[in-house]
This record gives sequence, C-alpha cells and structure tokens, in this order.
Amino acid sequence: MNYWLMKSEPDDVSIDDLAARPDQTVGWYGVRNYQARNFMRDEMQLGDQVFFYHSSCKEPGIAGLATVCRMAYPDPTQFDPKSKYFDAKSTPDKPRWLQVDVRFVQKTRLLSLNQLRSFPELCEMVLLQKGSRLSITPVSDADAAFILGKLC
DNA sequence: GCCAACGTTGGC
DNA sequence: GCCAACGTTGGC
Repeated sequence: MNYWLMKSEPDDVSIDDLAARPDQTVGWYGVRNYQARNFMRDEMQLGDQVFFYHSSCKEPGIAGLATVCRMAYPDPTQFDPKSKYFDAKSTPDKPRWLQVDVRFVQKTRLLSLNQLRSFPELCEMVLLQKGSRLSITPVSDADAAFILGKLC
C-alpha cells in the first residue's frame, strides 16, 4: 500500500465536492504530465491512500484523505474537443493520458503548505522540494505517518 | 540528440 | 499578475 499526494484546484474539485459526489468518487482527470501519469499507470494500486491537496488557492495545503478505488484507465477529457484537456494527438486506440478514480475518506483540518514546511521531519517530501510542481507525488510511509499524526 | 523558444504550474 | 522553475516542442 502506497501513499500519494494529489493536487486539485478547489475551484475545480475540492474535498467538499468529492464528499458531495455520487458514491463520493471522482475520476482524476486532467493530468497532462508524463511523470504524474506514470505514477498512476505503474504504481498506483487499489486501496492506496491519498492526501487530497488544495492548490492554486488562497490557502494551499492538505484538506482531506481519499483512497484509490479504480486503477488507471483512459482519461475521457483527452478525446473531448470541447475540453481544455483535449489532446488531438491522442486516440482511443492509443490513449496518451490516464486517470484513476479516488473515493472520499474524510475531510481533515487544513494542514497548510506553510505548516508542512515548518516540520523538519518533512523536509524530504517531494512536494516541498524547490521547484517541485508535480501534481501527483509519492509520500513515504514515514512522512505519511507523521502527517496523519498531525491531521487526526 | 542538442538546445532555444515557448508553455505551464503554482506559490506569492 | 508576477515570475521561478520545469517541461515540451521542433528546427537543425
């Protein structure tokens, strides 16, 4: 079982939106970075735990927990010409972009980016590395345990 | 395969 | 809205 941190813009899908969805699940559409895609394709397993992170917003940080409930499959938005995620070079035969589904687990207090940075224990987190902007990053068992301790 | 130019991310 | 840091594209 792996831990991941997944960024979502709350204006798009927030932790509250996830909780309010049918089945409390959402397809993680819109990933257009190969490294992030490869994490989903090659490493994500059913039951993996997800730290749900709000990005590009007033208070960026971890806002809740989720779990991977469907393994990687083609992201439908890549085939939709009306979508901003449309990719003309991708075909249903050879889809370029994938998504997983995640299911709501719980909302937590907001553990802000600033707070995360304040813990020396977390200084190796991929999220916190200089210049890091991957929307999906692995979280080590030790870091995950530490964060869970701060959240709950 | 190099690398300049351009595009994107995301915190501030 | 700025801009640092990265990623991608495409000519050569």
